[in-house]
Amino acid sequence: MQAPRGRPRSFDVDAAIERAMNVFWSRGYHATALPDLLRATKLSRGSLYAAFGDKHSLFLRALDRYIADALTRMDDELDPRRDPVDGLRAYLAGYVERACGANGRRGCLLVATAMELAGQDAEVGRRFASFFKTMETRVADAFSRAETAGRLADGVEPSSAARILICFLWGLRVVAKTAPARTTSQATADALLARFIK
Amino acid sequence: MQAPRGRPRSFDVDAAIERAMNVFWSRGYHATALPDLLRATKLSRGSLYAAFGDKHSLFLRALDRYIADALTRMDDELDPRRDPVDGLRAYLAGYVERACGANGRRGCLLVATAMELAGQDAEVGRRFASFFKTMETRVADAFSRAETAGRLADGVEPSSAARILICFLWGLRVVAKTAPARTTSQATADALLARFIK
DNA sequence: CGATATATGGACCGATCGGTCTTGAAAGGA
DNA sequence: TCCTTTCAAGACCGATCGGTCCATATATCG
Repeated sequence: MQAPRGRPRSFDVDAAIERAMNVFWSRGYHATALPDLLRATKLSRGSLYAAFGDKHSLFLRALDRYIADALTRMDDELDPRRDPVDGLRAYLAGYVERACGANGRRGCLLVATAMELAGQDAEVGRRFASFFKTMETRVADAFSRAETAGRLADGVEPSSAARILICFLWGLRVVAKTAPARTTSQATADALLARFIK
Repeated sequence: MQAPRGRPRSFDVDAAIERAMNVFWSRGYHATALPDLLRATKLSRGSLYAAFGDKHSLFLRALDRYIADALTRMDDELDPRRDPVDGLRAYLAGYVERACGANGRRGCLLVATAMELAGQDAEVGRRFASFFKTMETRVADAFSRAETAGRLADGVEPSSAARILICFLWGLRVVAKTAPARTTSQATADALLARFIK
């Protein structure tokens, strides 16, 4: 792998994707126009199209970035080497943090994209389904470990509890659009977990 | 109130709103173009603008219709004269029905609109917040009645249970985009309710 | 120094956007 | 019959859409 011959790329591709991600995140796919992306990435039209192909491809890159960030957080919080209950608590706390006040108002790129495009756009649908499945197995694993540690309340089945928790978390992201108080969301999340953990 | 002088209106306004609602429901606000609405309502451009003003106004009428339908269902299922636990079960069953297979894929106009517009469009934000509040008080009422009937599990607080259930239900509408099996969604909903009811 | 490759900025493209307006037919009341 | 109103069909509007292209400057190579 030797250096290419001409002038080297002078902008940071990852940074551009992140800036684009923030625009899509705030406005949604259809409502984001090219000038918005150019302003945010500080790229010229030519450079953006040369680097990313078209709006849809750039969007997928941005979505993948968002998903990767979410997976990283999840793998950290639900790390098998951590105490599973602590992990679940940390996982919930992250969602609460993102689901109140201004953070909440901003919404969730994944939920917004799922509602806006998942039905019509196969690439998006595939990504959403895949992330959902990963999330389900990770949370179910955590509940399983909690069960073997004897921390689950009577009659709680790990995979069922995981499905419930996941629906709850997606729902938090929807409710977040009303910018609820942090204490309310936190108390609600705590109350739910308390029905599963002893 | 005497009859107007000219040719009477020859199309059904409510039916047109309903058809428009279905288009917005399937495609979202921004992705719905005028020709889509004209085809669905079978109206000419002139008639549509004369009757509804503009796209945004028509959208709000459609959204209001969607909300009214949801409120009607809710008032029926959570009717105070019904057994509260039966009511909650029926309420959940309705969501399960709408959150699986093709019904699920179609999504929820309210959730989609909240994610797409609630942050930027005050009219939409107001409607969403209002519906959310109504939903919360109605479900909390049902849990309260269940409590006085001695049907709540130990340590369950009605208003907290209501907030949990509502997040769960919004989340169901998101997860529904992966078109899950009906039995799965039903079992999950049953399992959640089982944590609250004895 | 050339050759090569990437950058910018903006002109330019056809298509489509939401919205207005005109025309002429049709359907009611006076 | 005449007046009024509504209808459908579609021409038309300026603005904006996503996307291409070009001229020019610049940076790094052999």
